[in-house]
Amino acid sequence: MTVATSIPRLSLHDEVVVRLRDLIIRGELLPNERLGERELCERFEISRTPLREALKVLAAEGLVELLQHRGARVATLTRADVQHMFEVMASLEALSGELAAARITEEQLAEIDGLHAAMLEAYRVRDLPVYFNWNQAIHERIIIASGNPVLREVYQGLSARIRRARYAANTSEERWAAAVREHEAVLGALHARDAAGLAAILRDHLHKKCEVVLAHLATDERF
Amino acid sequence: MTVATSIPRLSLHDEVVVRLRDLIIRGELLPNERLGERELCERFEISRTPLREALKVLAAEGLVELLQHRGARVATLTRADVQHMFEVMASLEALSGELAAARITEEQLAEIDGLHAAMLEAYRVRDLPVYFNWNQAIHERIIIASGNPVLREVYQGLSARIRRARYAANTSEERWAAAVREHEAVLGALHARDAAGLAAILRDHLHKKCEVVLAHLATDERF
DNA sequence: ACTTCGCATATTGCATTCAATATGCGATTT
DNA sequence: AAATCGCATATTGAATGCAATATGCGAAGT
Repeated sequence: MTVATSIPRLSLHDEVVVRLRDLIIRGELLPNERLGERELCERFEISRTPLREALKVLAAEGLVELLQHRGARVATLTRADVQHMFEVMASLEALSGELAAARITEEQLAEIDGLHAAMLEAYRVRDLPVYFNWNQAIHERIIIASGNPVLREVYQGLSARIRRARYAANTSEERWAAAVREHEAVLGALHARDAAGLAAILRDHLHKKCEVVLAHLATDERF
Repeated sequence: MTVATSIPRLSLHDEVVVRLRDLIIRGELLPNERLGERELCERFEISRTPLREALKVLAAEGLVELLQHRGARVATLTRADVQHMFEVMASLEALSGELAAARITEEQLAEIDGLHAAMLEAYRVRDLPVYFNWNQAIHERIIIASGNPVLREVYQGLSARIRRARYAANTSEERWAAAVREHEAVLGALHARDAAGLAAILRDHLHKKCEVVLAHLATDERF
């Protein structure tokens, strides 16, 4: 028997997919930024083959755009894209709420309560980046509690593509307060196992978020 | 000015993605079937590089599974997978119905009427493959009429992965008749621009379809 | 006879090489 | 002087070659 000192590590191209996706989601690679193969190969210290495979995957996920003989760029979002993605995500969130309210376990509920408390603390000290992360964590836990991995997968895919836009629009103090109140309602509905109520709250939550993001975006600017 | 004798044809890997996806969706490559690189390279008369890029993309789409050093296989679906995918698709269909009822144009409505008539004719002569195709075409038109390309994209992705299972379960004469009646209701709600009604009908339609597919599937068989 | 170990083979993962296309600069022409 | 054409260069697309890992068969041992 072999002792797996380093559990069968990801293949290089998978590794690169993860690292590149992270760079894009975290905003270190900006929208519309050119992704030269040479440059990225040096950065990751790999050859072009696994890099190119990774770029194809990220293109399939919608995070990068590939242009014939002109390389890859970080994908940008138009206003319409943002609207369409929120429209779909609102439905998916509603579904996740409906399912989670019915299926969530006490352990999962307790964990979310903990995350919520942490988020409130971040709000109290007005630490937006930390607040944002707890916020995302809560929504992810609700999706997990829905017990539907396909739902999670699809939601995460859209969420990753739009994350920058969501974060960038987190500005208004009063909207922030409203979002916190909405989160209180989410927790309430979860505890009450109110499927229909939670679905409605989450759907509404995302619709409002969409408006905020669009308002923050100049008419034909692209994210 | 150049006359595009052959419109800037797709790159090789994109071509291969399309052809391979088609082979899988149409069932010519069966679930769990091994996809040897050598074999596929000869089939498509290409080298391994674009083939491997294509396999990565299809794996990202969920149509194939990649195993470390053991090549690619056509992805299989468990009962749970089928349930989860239908759960998500039911929500997406409901959303598409809601939006389409509000946004559909007269032209689009007329086109769907035509497709519906063609589908009824296929039903009359009990031509299941043709019926199935018209059926899929109608749902696609409704999604298009929803005016949300992201919704379409996500739905198509799931639809492709589950298409084999849907088709394989198309057996019962009475269920077929019921499905036709449900489609009448869909058309009715569309003409009436009844957003909530159409959403409900489509959601229910998919829930029923899910039951049929699951019933058709032995306990731990995989698609 | 059955199980296990080890080697040969085949296949995949990655690097490198060759070919095709786009971009940018300079020369030439009007 | 401005615009256009053509060539040099750089970058991407595809193919081949080399290294690493898994699979399968056979031999040896219990």
